Amino acid sequence: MQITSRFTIAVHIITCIHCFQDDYKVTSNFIAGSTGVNPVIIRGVLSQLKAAGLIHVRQGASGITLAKPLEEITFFDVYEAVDSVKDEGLFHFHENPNPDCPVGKNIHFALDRRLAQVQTAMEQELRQIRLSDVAADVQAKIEAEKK
Amino acid sequence: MQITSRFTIAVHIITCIHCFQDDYKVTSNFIAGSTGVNPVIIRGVLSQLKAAGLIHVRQGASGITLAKPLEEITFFDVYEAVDSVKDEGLFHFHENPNPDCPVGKNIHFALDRRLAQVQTAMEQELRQIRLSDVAADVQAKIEAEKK
DNA sequence: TTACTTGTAATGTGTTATATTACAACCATA
DNA sequence: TATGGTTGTAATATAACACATTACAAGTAA
Repeated sequence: MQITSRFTIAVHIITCIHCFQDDYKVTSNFIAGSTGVNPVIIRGVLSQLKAAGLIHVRQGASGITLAKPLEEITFFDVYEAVDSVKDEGLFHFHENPNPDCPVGKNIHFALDRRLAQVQTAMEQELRQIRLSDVAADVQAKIEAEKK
Repeated sequence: MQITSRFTIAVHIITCIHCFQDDYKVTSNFIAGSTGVNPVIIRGVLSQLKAAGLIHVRQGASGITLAKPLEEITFFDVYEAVDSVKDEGLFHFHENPNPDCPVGKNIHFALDRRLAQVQTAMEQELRQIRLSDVAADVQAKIEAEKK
């Protein structure tokens, strides 16, 4: 089971805003064109990124902009904004272990801590990666192709 | 989006086999009772665990047993056996970034490496945890309750 | 006022996880 | 060897979910 494409879409969106906000009016349709994703989906992700304080969007007014410098946005910020499993946890536990079985009764106790440990390791790695890293790579590639 | 319950089911199964293989004939129905999961699903997971060389199952013959000491089975072994994203990767990438857009054209190049890095961090943590750790906790709880 | 944009509800479609029924293949033992 | 129990698996149902799409209200800027 994979992590939703909303995450890569969101990273793509932020990179787009960064690269184009000075030269174009960045709109949901513009982004839909770059990502190949339906504009309504894009607007949904934009709302989540806005709620997380990462971008500025205003109803009616075109021109989406960044709310923070790229160096201050990590993969974790984006992940948390669009694909968070805060309520549920990364791992889906089978719902009905048998409380009358010694193993079924105690399996949650034995597992929960360790599942959380794995989730934390993943989230820590997400925190290491900044959106500025991604944008730098994209722009380096663009420059390289100009020649 | 979460990791399938097949993973926690599989860990539960292995713990069950370990705890009960000396005293009971462990069957798919027995495990279904402990996990609260349908026997057919259990048999599917059992097949995957068998294919991964973690357990012994023989058609017709009851009595499922472990193929390795618990100390030599990690969360990663189980994860790989039942819920692997080997072909796809942990992150689902949006399918149609626009090759005519400078960002759309290069977003894969800029992201793939980092997504793999996050996936690797998670898998490394899975490798740190042994099934014997889980079984020890379960059995300690059982002992504690006897008193 | 007009043209454009965001926000969002409603609906459709395809995919996937799990449950369930049914049955063939197989094994162990009386 | 006949029988009862077990695994393997196909077929089907159901629910949840991701994403696409249409439609339109609400808002903005010229």
